[in-house]
Amino acid sequence: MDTPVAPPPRRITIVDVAQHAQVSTTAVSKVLRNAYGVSPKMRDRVRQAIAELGYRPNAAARGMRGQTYTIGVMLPNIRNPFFAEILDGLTDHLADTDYQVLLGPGCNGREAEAKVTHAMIDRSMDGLILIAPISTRAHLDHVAATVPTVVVGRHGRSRAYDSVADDDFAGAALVVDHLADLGHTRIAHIEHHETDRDCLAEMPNAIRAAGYQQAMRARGLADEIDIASTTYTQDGGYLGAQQLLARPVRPTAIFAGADIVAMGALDAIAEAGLRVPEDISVAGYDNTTFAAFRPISLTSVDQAGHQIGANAARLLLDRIVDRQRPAAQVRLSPTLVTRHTTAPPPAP
Amino acid sequence: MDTPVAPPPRRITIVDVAQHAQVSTTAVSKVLRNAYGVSPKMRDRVRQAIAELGYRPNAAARGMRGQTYTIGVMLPNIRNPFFAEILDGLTDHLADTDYQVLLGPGCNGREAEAKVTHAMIDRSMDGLILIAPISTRAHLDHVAATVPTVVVGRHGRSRAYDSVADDDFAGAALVVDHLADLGHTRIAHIEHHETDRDCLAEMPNAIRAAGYQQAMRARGLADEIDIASTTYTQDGGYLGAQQLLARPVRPTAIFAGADIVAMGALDAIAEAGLRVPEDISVAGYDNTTFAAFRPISLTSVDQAGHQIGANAARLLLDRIVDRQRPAAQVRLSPTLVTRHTTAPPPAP
DNA sequence: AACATCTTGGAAAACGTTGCCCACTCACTC
DNA sequence: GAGTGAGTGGGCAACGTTTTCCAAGATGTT
Repeated sequence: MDTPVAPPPRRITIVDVAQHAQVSTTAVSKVLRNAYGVSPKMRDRVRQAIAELGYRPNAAARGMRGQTYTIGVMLPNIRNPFFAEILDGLTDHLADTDYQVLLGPGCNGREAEAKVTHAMIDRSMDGLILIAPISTRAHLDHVAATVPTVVVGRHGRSRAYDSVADDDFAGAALVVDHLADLGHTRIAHIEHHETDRDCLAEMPNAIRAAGYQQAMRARGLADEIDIASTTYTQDGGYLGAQQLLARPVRPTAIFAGADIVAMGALDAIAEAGLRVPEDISVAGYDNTTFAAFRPISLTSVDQAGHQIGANAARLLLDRIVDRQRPAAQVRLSPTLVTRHTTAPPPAP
Repeated sequence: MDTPVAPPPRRITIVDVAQHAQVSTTAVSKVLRNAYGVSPKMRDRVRQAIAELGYRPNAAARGMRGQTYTIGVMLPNIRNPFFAEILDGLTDHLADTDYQVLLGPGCNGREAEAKVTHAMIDRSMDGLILIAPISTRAHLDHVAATVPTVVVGRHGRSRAYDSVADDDFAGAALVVDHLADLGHTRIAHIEHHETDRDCLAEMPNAIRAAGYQQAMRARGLADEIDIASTTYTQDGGYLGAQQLLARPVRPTAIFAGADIVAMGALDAIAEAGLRVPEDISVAGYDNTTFAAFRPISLTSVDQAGHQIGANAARLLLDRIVDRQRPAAQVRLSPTLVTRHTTAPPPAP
């Protein structure tokens, strides 16, 4: 009976490299970090030793003194494909650097968010990117005071962290204008009900709802403003649409605050025996992957997630270099992707 | 001009706790790790000091000597909602432990997988869960020799790592039997073409294709076996369906090896002017979130991702405790979810 | 030739935690 | 009363890097 697993061989350390290259560990460290004060000859020698031994720096040990070359990304919901776009933008932008991105999953709710952010700080990460956090401002400021931080998808400016977001106000107007141009007047909206006063003005859902109202007024449709307050979930869309369809005068178009909400709305509409888009138009927000699937073909607002991610990465790298730099806010303009769930309203 | 950011206060360390509690750092460390040799009195005193100071252990420093309490999960494609199910199973199972899950994103291709696995090893993670890796067996064995590892969604047994997978062979049979029961005989399959001989027998896609053929033979439909070899992508589904629809005798049902493949197939079918399921039935695999959306309503094989994740977590924790334990293989049975894309074939 | 400055390389001290080992106390036994 | 052994608590040396110095040599300047 031999043991099935061989004892793992001791890992190559910087000392091994230094011995092999006949130099000091300081010299090796300098080469690793591209630090000042190494001759080209020395650099080559060390590089070769590193390659020959297959040396890889121990990140934990690095973290004790310097950087860990790790960037933590907090993702509230791994299922939303829009977040995947952001992540692609991030990783593309960081691919050529020495930084490694690690994701903290399953952050639904404030407690979970706090757990993940703390875990990332405990692991001495060099920077954090928080995507659509719902934590309090106080918590965000506290995190940002501890480690360089970029907040994505949340409005409101802080002196402690940079932020990148889509212009949700303009995005909502894109939808309203598109529907109004098609001839709709009874355009309703399903929003995510914001319970927390603290976040009220900062969350995208609130901004979208405000943008919807403002755009309706701008089109002279102030009297037609009609909002169902539920949640940004499939269920929320289902319930919201049910509410709206029960109105004395039914809306001819529904602007769902998110694509997943639109999916629920489509359910309720089909159950009510109505056709999309002949009887009623539906538009979403996020332009998630499934919105493009042919059987769905959902008109939606595209947030240029890739660019959002790239900007977040850029800002974070900047801030890691200079923590005193004044905070920046980046707003990106969304675009409308029209597909087959929106059409002129039915003749009266 | 005041500086906008206050200098981050020095972090509380184990030394601070020890001083505050009037004990040694060793004692604090023992309490932290629930190690043997601390009296209840001592434990309470230390716990209180920890709470009063808001101390949190530095994971990097821990990694130098002991564990990092971090588990790395490699996810090849964050967009596949099936992986999200696995992740939920994982995190649920690990929620009550001290372990934190961190995800390595963007691992499409062998190089990227190697980069991520190395990055996780460099960060002294206590264990790794690799989901549907496409790396060579040699690489997997090497990783598993270095750190406790569980491989998910890949068949083939190793002595170095545990594995958890769906029984893809049985899953394929579920689809074939369902379609055959409906009266179909010309049941075609779109597979992911396996280029790598090394992985041929281990990858789910290959097993599904084999299962399809075996099930067809079992139903006496050996002569009707018809496979389009493309890739597990939307494009692959589109191209595969185009090939199949161009056959002299058209199939009446298409078993797509993955839901996303089915999406592409639906595109091609609609373009050919055919209706689903009246003219042709379509089934997928994975039961991804969008399969359930009403406009899609795709018949699909459900893999019990939650259980897969929970099992992977359990096996990993076991292995962290005992690295010499013989490797285990877990196979879970899939189930079929019938929806509206499958129906009896059209009358001849 | 004397002096200042820059460049290059290394020695040694952190960083925060854990693991090993030893010392002490206290009860119990011979 | 000496010996035994379990139960507690602490001292100290790792762990693998980076950082801060300092020294020696090379180069330039008067």
